[in-house]
Amino acid sequence: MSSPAPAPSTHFIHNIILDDLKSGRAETVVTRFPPEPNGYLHIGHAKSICLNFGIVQEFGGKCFMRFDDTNPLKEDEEYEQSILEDVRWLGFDWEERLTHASDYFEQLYGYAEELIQQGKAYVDSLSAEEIRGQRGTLTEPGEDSPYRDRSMEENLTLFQRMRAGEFAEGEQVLRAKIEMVSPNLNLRDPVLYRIRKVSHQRTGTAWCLYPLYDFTHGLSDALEGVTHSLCTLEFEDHRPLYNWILDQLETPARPRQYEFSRLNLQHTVLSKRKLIQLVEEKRVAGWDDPRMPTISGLRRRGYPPEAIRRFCERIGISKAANNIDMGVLENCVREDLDPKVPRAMVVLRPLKLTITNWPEGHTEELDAPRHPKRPELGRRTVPLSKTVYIEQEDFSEEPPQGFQRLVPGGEVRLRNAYVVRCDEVVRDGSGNIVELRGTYDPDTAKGKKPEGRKVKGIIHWVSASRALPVEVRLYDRLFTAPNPGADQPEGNFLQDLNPDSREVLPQAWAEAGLAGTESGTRFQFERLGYFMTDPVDSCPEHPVFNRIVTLRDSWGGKNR
RNA sequence: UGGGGUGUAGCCAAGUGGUAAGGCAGCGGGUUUUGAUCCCGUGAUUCGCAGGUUCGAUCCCUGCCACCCCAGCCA
Repeated sequence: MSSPAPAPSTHFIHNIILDDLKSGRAETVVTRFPPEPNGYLHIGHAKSICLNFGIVQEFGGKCFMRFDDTNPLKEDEEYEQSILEDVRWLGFDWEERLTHASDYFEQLYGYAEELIQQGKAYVDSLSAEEIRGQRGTLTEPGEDSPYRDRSMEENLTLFQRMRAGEFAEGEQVLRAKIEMVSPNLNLRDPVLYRIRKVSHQRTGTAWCLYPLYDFTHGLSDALEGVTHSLCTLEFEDHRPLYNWILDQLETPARPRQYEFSRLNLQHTVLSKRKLIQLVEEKRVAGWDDPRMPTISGLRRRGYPPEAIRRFCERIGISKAANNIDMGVLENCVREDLDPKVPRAMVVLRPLKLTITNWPEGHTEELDAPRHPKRPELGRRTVPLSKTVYIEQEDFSEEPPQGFQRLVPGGEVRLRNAYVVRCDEVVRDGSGNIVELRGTYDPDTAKGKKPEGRKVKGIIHWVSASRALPVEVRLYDRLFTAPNPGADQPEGNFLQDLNPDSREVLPQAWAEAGLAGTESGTRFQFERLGYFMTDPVDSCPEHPVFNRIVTLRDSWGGKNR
């Protein structure tokens, strides 16, 4: 059902796992994909999903699908469903391993008490501002809180009272007791717990204090038996804290964190903040707008999951900053779809061509393959009659050098049909070309070459009498600049929005056989690109096609 | 000017004290009823820069440069 899987790459994380397995440091591989349920997944997440789930498939291990839901203020149940749908759609299965950090709140609380008992954590009664004021800066050390040396008993009592709801939000926090002078800011007595008197999407009102990421993550990993905790580079600074916490506590397993660089894709944006801005300011039609780099956007556009996996394989895993060309992703789509999808002829911008020597009222049913290289995909018939639509851009009165299409007096083959010659250009009162009139060579059926002439060009067409009206939506990159905002005042990425990223053609003409196309069906419209019926707006009675990607075009003279 | 990272071809990315994989793009050619696909060929005297060690350095050492991340009771 899917194209041959690309060879798994041997990046540094792969090698680490291989070594750990070989040396016996780990018996199996256990990973996790840990999104916060506060937004939609995008192609950058796909890189992490493919890494975490993929590496485990290779070594026969397990991957947990774990929601990092420690901040009830920002998170919402509705995001969980979309995230699960996206991961599933990408082709991965967490089986029974769907977990939440909130599943461990009770155990986490216990670990926190343990830390207090060891004198490694204390309750701080400073305000958030005061704590910030004492944290120091990148170049100056921080100072100790006046509450840093409270007794273990007092800390324990205070922490228990925090849990009991005796304090207001922000009144107390639990902090790790590490060192305020560390050059690593994450080690300057980081906050472990804060009070939030809000209901949590899963635990309801059971808690009024919630653990922070640094305290939660490593312990959740340990509780799940995660062996390799893979995250992006910005957490590298957190690794000493990750290790510190696990070093203090007795846990069922000892996971290790490894970091890799996040994906950057040219001509789009992948930061949550910017994506939200696009949606909220209605620069796009929503999270699943086909121009969005979100999984839901790509899915709606028509990208197959196999193509996204292929892409993730192709770009590799490393620690170097990267800036990948959209063309790499697009090419993965072409590679995946080319051998799979049936061909069809659709004319986007019609120009009428009347075949003067064609018998009036006659229609011929031409036989054509659904796929040029895969006969097992079957055949189709395409009707041809006296008037056909051809693509406006396939005709030129003043052709540029190398133009291989129709010109006045010139010949071209109608794909799957006959060779035609253009005899006459018909104009309206304002001089616009409204019709072409020409003749066909009856002796050129089934690919037969015309006598003594070379016809290089082949163009697609649709018989006017049986043409099916369809809506076609052409999508292009969302931003004109490779790094949106990079060259704009204040980095305003919206300035680089591509005004032509979406073009709707309410009435294009498709070959008759496309009538009744079900939602979610993909085709290659010959010479134009890959298309899929829009999952939301298309129906068999009124097909709406999204352009997934154009065909490669080695002829420079065309718009894409 | 603290700490943590990264720098190998246009874009990704392996690699090792022994003379620079692979992919994508590009370019040239072939096949072709899609200017598609497919096939063949093609690029680094050089691995951010400068020194040093060595018979030999992209790899080890020293210094420098550039870029990214960190001062949430976000993740």
